[in-house]
Amino acid sequence: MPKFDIDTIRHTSAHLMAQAIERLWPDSHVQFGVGPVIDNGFYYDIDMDHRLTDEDLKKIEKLMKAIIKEKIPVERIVMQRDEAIRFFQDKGQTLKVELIEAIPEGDEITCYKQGDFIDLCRGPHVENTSQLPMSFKLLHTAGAYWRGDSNNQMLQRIYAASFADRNELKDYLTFLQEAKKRDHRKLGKELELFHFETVAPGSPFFMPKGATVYNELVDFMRRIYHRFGYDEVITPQILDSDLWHTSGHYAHYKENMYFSNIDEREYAVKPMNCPCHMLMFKHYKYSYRDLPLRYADFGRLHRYEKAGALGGLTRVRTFCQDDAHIFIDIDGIEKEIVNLMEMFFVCYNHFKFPNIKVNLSTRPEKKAGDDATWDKAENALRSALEKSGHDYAIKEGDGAFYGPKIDVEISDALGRYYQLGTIQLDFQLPERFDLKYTNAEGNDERPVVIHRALLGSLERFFGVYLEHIAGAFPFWLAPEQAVIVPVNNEQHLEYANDLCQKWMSKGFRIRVDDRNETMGYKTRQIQKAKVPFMLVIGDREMEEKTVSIRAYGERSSESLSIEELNAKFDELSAQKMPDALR
RNA sequence: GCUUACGUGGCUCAGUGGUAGAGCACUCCCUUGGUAAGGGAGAGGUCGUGGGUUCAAUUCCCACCGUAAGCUCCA
Repeated sequence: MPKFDIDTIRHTSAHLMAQAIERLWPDSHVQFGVGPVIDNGFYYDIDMDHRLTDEDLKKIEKLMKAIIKEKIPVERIVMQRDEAIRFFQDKGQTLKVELIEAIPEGDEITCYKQGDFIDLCRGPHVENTSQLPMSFKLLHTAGAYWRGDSNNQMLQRIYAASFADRNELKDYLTFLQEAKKRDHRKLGKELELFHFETVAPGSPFFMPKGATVYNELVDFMRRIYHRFGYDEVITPQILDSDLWHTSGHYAHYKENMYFSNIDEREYAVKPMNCPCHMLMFKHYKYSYRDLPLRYADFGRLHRYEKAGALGGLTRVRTFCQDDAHIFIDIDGIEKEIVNLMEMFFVCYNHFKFPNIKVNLSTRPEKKAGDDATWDKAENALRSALEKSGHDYAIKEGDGAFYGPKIDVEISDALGRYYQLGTIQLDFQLPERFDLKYTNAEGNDERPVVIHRALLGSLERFFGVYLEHIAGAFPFWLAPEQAVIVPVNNEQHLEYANDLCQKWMSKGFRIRVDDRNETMGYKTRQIQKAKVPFMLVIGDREMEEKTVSIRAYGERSSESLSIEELNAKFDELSAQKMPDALR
């Protein structure tokens, strides 16, 4: 039996699905768009009168398997352009006709035929449907614009998982389930971290436990800032529209901003901190000796995101970034980027993300500023990346119109990638705000601005990280670090409270569970809340001056003296500072 | 914004054209219990909102709001 690569299998499977759909709904004006191979499977875009339901997916799946058993040969057919257009036109496949018209003159046009089904396709395919494995599963339907253009009609898309064998499919489905269990929205509710209310779409309410973690994250960034020479500033929330005209946000970003009219002036809620920092830089006269000047800002931002774009903490309408703007002279960029890359790795390594990808995005076609400046900036970024010694990919033409950028992506415990951090060079804002500093010769010079964020938005990071750790926070971040359980409230409560007070006064987040419940019950509650430690105190512990400690996820407990436990807490608590900076 | 689906007590969910149920959580009582649910009782919902159809709607239809998946968007 010939071996086919997985893409070939997925590709033919997509045709198989189309064939099944055509057979099942012959009178539904079925026509097909594109049906490409994707990670873990394939999809096909379909236009038809019938609205596909989940039950339909099962029917299609069943028929697909039947067609595999029919052992239909798959033939490759070369057509002339006119012939192909006429053929698909006759079949009412106007979408395919559009695709053929888009094929460059002179390119060979091929179709693949399996029994009663013919599809325009570059191939390759398997030779017979019997060579396809049964290890696929139609996952869900979704809408998708024809050719990805929102002005076009919307097609029905079926997503399918497809693998070479049953085990791979099973692993993938397990992965999906695991990911579902870790969904930050689910964990957020279960662990009482945050939730949403309909009165404020896309705006999380962080409960005390969530707020504790949130604030610890901010403090963590502050500790890093302290070491890397940043100064934190606090800036207004609502500013006159004039400012947004100056910054260019009014022209480019108005649709995403919240406005209010008061005293016959138009104000906007800030969607970004940058303009405020530009004003701050402008407010005093700075010298080249003051550069680089680094303003950090945890200001709350509001952006109106389209309703359909919202999702959990990953896309919200109110959020805060670990935002900073660096004012620098163009020759200082390289050194600063090296510095920034170190900061990134210090930060991400601390959260134990297994992989970090770095992308350099260069000038786009539509850009502001002259080529000489772009050359200088891109070279500085490239050379800084070389110096910091990390692999990076180049995304040609993917930069912002105002400057090149570096994006940093991390993968989580399940191997999913997220873009968190970003470093963006900006030649535009200094122009617009007419920023100047005095150079060594005593002349005015235009600084360059670097926008940068490591975690990105705190909200998004919170969500991604929560899924990464499946809700089990490390000691330094945990909203509750330990819960003390007295075996008997009559005899052990007072001692438990004493210990608790001592640890609380050292700043630990610890409490005594003195509810009138059994130990089994409390153990279950504490484990479900993923509290790092449960401390049990009974006769034995009181007598021996020890504590019975059980770590989250452990099956058993161990006995530690109070001194040992103090040392353990201190050590774990020290992890709030990254190893590299300790 | 678009397509589809969903919206029932704090949470997870069942159910029905004749105005509702479970488990957990909550309150009280009993139980003072050595590491993942001790026992009992009780309170709590005009079934997202507004219209429509109907003798009657939480259930059917429409609109709106919200949520989810995907598309588009993310200067």
